[in-house]
Amino acid sequence: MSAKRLHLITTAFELFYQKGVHAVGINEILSESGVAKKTLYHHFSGKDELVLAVLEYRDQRFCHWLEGSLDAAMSCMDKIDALFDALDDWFNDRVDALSPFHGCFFINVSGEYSAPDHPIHQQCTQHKRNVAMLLRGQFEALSIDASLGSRLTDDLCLLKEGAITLAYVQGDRKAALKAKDTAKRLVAADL
Amino acid sequence: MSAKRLHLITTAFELFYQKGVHAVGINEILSESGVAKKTLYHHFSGKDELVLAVLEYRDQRFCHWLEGSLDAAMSCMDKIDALFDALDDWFNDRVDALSPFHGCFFINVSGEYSAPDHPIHQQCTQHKRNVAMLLRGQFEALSIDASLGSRLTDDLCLLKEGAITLAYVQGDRKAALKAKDTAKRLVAADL
DNA sequence: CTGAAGGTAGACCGATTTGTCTACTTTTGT
DNA sequence: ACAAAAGTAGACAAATCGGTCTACCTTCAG
Repeated sequence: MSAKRLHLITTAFELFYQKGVHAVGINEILSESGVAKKTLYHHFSGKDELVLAVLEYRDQRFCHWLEGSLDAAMSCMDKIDALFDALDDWFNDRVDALSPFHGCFFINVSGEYSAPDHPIHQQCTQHKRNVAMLLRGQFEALSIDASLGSRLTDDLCLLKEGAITLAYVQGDRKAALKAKDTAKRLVAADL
Repeated sequence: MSAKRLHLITTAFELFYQKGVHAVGINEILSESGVAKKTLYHHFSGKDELVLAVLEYRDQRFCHWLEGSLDAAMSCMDKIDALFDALDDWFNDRVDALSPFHGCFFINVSGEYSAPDHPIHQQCTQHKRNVAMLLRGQFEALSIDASLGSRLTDDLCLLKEGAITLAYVQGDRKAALKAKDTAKRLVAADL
């Protein structure tokens, strides 16, 4: 991966995440990154391809961070604690690797590309699937009953998405901790 | 309210909801609605003010529909059923008053105006507060214990936002029914 | 040494952006 | 009846949009 290419992606991500994809022009990305226009169009066929590359970059960063936050937890309850504590860190800008919180990048981008068959929307869908699979894998590693692991994953995904929206749209910085409480009451019945 | 003004708002809403705010130009709204440009700028000082009016319009429509969906339910469990059945109708385009489902308009718009102090973002925040208050009022009308009603409202809002995101970004049309199941397991412990 | 690949600066293109303006017509309340 | 308000069509402006292109420079492997 060329250094310029990566620099374009990281610069574009910061701008897209802060202002939205359609609100950021190619020229703004270029002047901010100091890269020449020809170079951008050398690496990407157009803006859409750049957006796709940015989504992939964010997906990898996010999943890597999340996995690192969950790996140490060795019980079901510990995983739940770790998940919502990680979200709490994210919402309150205590995670350097994720940039200041402006909601979920993939939810935001989806809102600008609503057609479900658009490649950009599909890449957002894929990210959510990746996160769900990551969570599912965490429970599998604990040798938890498969059907319980599935239900747990579904429930936690639901609560996670809810917490993200409350944190971002409502501006509720404690959303992750509230969701943790809800999750614990929920699994208390299950376990 | 002038007929032209209302026509501009409804046309703008459909376009914004489908394509996103920044992706829709003033000219597109004008040609789609058949209204003259001077008329638009007679009613609104600029695009932002139109966006605010559209948000207000959608908030009223949405809350009116939701309230109508919940009023008949006369028990706590019935309210929960009614809420997620209503969401299921929305996600699967069985609600004429709401236009075909493209996620939550307020979440989508928030993604394009991330600064929390921007009037447009604040209006999105206000909508979420309105919905929460509406739900809270539904439980108050049942003379349910205040602290229980509060917790129930918080939990349901969390699950509702999660369901909306799963339905939209993941394309999971059954998200509302899954969330209903989760909600029932959650309150089974509480009640 | 040489040539290909990657990069630079920026002029340029047509289309589109929000917003202003003139000149005129229709609607409406008193 | 009449004046004010609301509406019309559309030219126009300055800025910006995504994208193309020329001409040149730098880096580095064979």
